[in-house]
Parts: sequence; C-alpha cells; structure tokens
Amino acid sequence: MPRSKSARPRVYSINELSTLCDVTPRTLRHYEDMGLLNPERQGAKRLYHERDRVRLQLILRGRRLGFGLKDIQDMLDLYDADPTEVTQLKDVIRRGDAKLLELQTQVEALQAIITEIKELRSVMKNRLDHITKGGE
Amino acid sequence: MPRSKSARPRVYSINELSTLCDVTPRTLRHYEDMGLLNPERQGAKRLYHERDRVRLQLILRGRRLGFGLKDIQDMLDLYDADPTEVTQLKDVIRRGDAKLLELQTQVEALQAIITEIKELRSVMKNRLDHITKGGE
DNA sequence: CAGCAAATTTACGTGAACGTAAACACAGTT
DNA sequence: AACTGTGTTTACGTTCACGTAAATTTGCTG
Repeated sequence: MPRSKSARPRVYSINELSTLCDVTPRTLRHYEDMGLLNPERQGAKRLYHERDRVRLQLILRGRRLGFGLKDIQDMLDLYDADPTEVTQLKDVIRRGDAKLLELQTQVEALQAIITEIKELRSVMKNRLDHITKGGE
Repeated sequence: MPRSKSARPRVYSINELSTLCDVTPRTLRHYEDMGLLNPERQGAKRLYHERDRVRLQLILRGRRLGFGLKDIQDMLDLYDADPTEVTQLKDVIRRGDAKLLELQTQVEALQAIITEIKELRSVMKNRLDHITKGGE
C-alpha cells in the first residue's frame, strides 16, 4: 500500500494557489509586498507550500471579518514569534491578551446587532400576522 | 417636582452631535450624502434629533465591525421599511434572515480566531513557565 | 531556435470613507 | 459697519486594498 501521504500537490504556483483560494495573483503579490506572505523562490518565480496556504487562509478569514492588513499582520506575528527570550514571550502573551479583548468586544457588538435584528424580525412578523389574519 | 423629562438637549447642532459621538462634522455630512442620515433643516443648518443620534450609533457600531456603508444602509433600511405593505414586511423579514445568517457566520469565525489565540497563549505560557522554573 | 504560456516587475487607476482647504453665508455682539 | 463664531457647499487630496495594463523574462515544446 504505497504512496505514504498527501493526494494534494504540497507546492503551488501563484496561479494554482490563487485559483485554489479564490483570490487573484495580484492579491498574493500584494500580501507579499505587505510582508504577510513569504513564499520560496525558484529563480524569480514564487513557490507556495502548505504553510503559505494556511497563512493565506488565516489572512482571508481576517479580511472577511473586516480587519485591515496591518491588523492581520499583528495577529500573524503572534504565531510567528519564536521567542526564546523571556521578555519576548511575555510580550507575545500580552499582545495576545490585548487582541483577545478586542475580539471579544467585537463578538459582543455583533451579538447585539443579532439580537436587534431578531427583535425587529419578531415585530415585523407580528404585524404581518395581524394584517393577514385580523386586518381588512 | 417639575421638569418632566430629559436632561439632554433633544436636538443637536452638527458640532454638538459630532463631539458627542466622537466623529467629525465631515463624517456626518458624508453619511447624509450617502443617504444614511436625514437631519431636519432650519434654513441651511442641520438639526439632529434623538432619532438621528440613535441611527448614528447604529452606523458607528456597524462601522466598527468592518461593514461598508452600503451594507449598513441595508440594515438600516430594515428599520425604515413601510410596515403597512405586506410585501415589504415579508421582504424585511427575508432580508433580515439573510443578514442573520451572515452575522452568525461572522460570530463563528471570530470565535474560531479567539480559540486559536487562546491556544497559542497557553503554548506560550507553558514555554514561559518551563524556562523560568525548570530551564537553565 | 522560434514560439508560446506562465510568470515577473513597474506603475498608474479605482472605489470607499473620509480629510482638508477654500470661499461664502448668516447671526449675534461690540 | 466690522468682527467672530458656526455653519454651508464645492472640490481636490489621501489611505487602503487591490485592479489593470505594459513591458519584460523564464521555461518548455515543437
């Protein structure tokens, strides 16, 4: 029973990865310019590994949540830090905690909106029922 | 014991409201240009009522969550729809439900990030403890 | 080696969400 | 009447996150 692992490529050209993740090549280059991605190079050409793909997914998720690229950068930096220094470790934890507070605030705000829309929905539904049943 | 209600102004000039809500007058005019606000006019001057202030808060909350103004427009429209028309009522409910799905997806994505950062935090904390207690 | 697809860099363009400056209007002092 | 404060419109400027076009370069393939 051969072929020990992976049906998937392991490496991607810029076009492959952009197709796979539904972004344009331009976007991938832009993220690289901004320092969010750092693909290997073979000559001049970019070679993306699984690691890069995962990072990209993280970036895209952040983007869907309305974060700017700098902000996403901050979060990715948390993962990248390879801190052997105690002060750096503490710093990563501190920055992580700060992000957590922001994020939890965001969740609360979102849930407030959700609650409001649900309430609105119920108001509208009552009106609707009133009109179509009792009304003229 | 008089003064039946409200210690607060009830109406605001553009500068008052912008100060109160921590935005610039330009922003208020911009939101008006985009159709998000519709303050009364006294001559040429804008007069904001409580209703406008509440709308502004909704807008700002949406903005903090990374929504575009058009998207915020959509959500505000839910509140504004004429509630005597059955078709409009149904439409509001339908669009509200669609928004709810989006929002709940967003909450889940946010919570995924929160979980990841928490896990990362625990990894970092372990390293830190290991170094400061057992390590060299 | 000619030709072609896939990639590259360079650089200007774009839409969103305002910032910022200029020029004008009006209302109430002084 | 002139000054000051608060507001107005008009319009160009800016940042972000890419889009888009142009001009190469690279790596095969016939």
